[in-house]
Amino acid sequence: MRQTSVADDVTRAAVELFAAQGYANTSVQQIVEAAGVTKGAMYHYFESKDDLLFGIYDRLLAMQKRRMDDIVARGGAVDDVLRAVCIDVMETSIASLQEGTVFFRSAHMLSAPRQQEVTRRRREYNDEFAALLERGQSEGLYRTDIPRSVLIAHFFSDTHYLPQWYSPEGPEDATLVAEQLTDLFLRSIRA
Amino acid sequence: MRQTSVADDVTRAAVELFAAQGYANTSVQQIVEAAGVTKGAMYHYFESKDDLLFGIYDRLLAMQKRRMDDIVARGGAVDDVLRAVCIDVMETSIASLQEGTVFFRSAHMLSAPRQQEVTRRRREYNDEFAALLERGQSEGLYRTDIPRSVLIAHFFSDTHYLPQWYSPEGPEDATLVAEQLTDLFLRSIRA
DNA sequence: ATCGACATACCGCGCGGTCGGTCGGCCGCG
DNA sequence: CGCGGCCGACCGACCGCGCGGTATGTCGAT
Repeated sequence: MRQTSVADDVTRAAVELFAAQGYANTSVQQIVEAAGVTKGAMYHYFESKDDLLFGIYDRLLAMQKRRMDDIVARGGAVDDVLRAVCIDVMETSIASLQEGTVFFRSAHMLSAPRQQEVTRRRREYNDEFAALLERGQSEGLYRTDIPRSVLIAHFFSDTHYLPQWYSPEGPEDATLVAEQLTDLFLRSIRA
Repeated sequence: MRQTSVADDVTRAAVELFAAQGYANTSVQQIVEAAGVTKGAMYHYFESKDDLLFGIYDRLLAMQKRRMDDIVARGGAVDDVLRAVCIDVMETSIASLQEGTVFFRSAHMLSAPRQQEVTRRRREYNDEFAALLERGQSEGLYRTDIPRSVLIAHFFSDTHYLPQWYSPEGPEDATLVAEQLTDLFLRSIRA
């Protein structure tokens, strides 16, 4: 029993179609047909196609932020916290492959103000991660001979690339891959 | 003195515009205006907008393949060859930031047969890299406790992500960053 | 005379978005 | 309890625009 299944159904269909054929190649007509609703119903809940796309970004960003906040709030040794954060973001990236595909491919299709909003929230997320790294560096755990921005980019590159190669049907287990990628990252930044 | 500057001018303008606003958001009209030619001239050299996009892929793929072939052909110790390959692909990725942006963002806008062609050639490239890794593993240089496909994905993730964060106007030197990213990768895969 | 290299006006299509209308349920009132 | 009216949820035919692509013409070189 959903409150309004229409908005959810439409969003789900949109994620699938955007991931499969791209935002620009997907017509609103296709989306509403896939969701089993009409155009009128969709435009009752969303202001525009752009609005629909932004909703996908909003949900993903909110979830990731919340998860990182939770882990950091639990506290503990920097090394443990960082490891937990890395594994978690890898796992959730794997769990949201379609959303990830849309996220990294269609950002430039958003209206300018919404692009800025997305950028702003991604920067927040980035800064929280950077702070963690910095703490580790000041404790002498992580190397300082490479700019922190490069270390951060090196990490996020893996989460970005996941939708491009990881297949749920493939042989690799999600949790295992998350641990392996985290291990590769942490080993490379150790002092 | 170019043979036909028109095709080159159009391609250059297309790369810039596609990178800045995306393939779907860029009209043929915009491209020809930016290139200082007319639509008729463009359609004299290109069959379609899709053709134009594929040209970008074709050039980039051909260049990367050739460069890797050259380095591998020069021979030497596996470790040196792999390091040289990594640094070179990082450097050329930085030198082709705009092409890279288009490459990773607009693949799904190509017609189906051309997508397959791109996939095929990327796989060739991938396999050549994998062979190098495998040689290193059989010599005991690189770890084998993580699937090779994960190691490869971990490497290519950096080249994919570069257009998203690296700025030529930024403080980081291109060659230096290429070396740093290569160093991070090689350290993480060492046995 | 021929032909390649363009120029330009034009076309049809498919898109995102709209708008007048329908319908069911619920609330106040007598 | 019945009834009028109102409102939110939804329908679907329709619109205008901008797009990719084309057809016909021009012109200079060979």
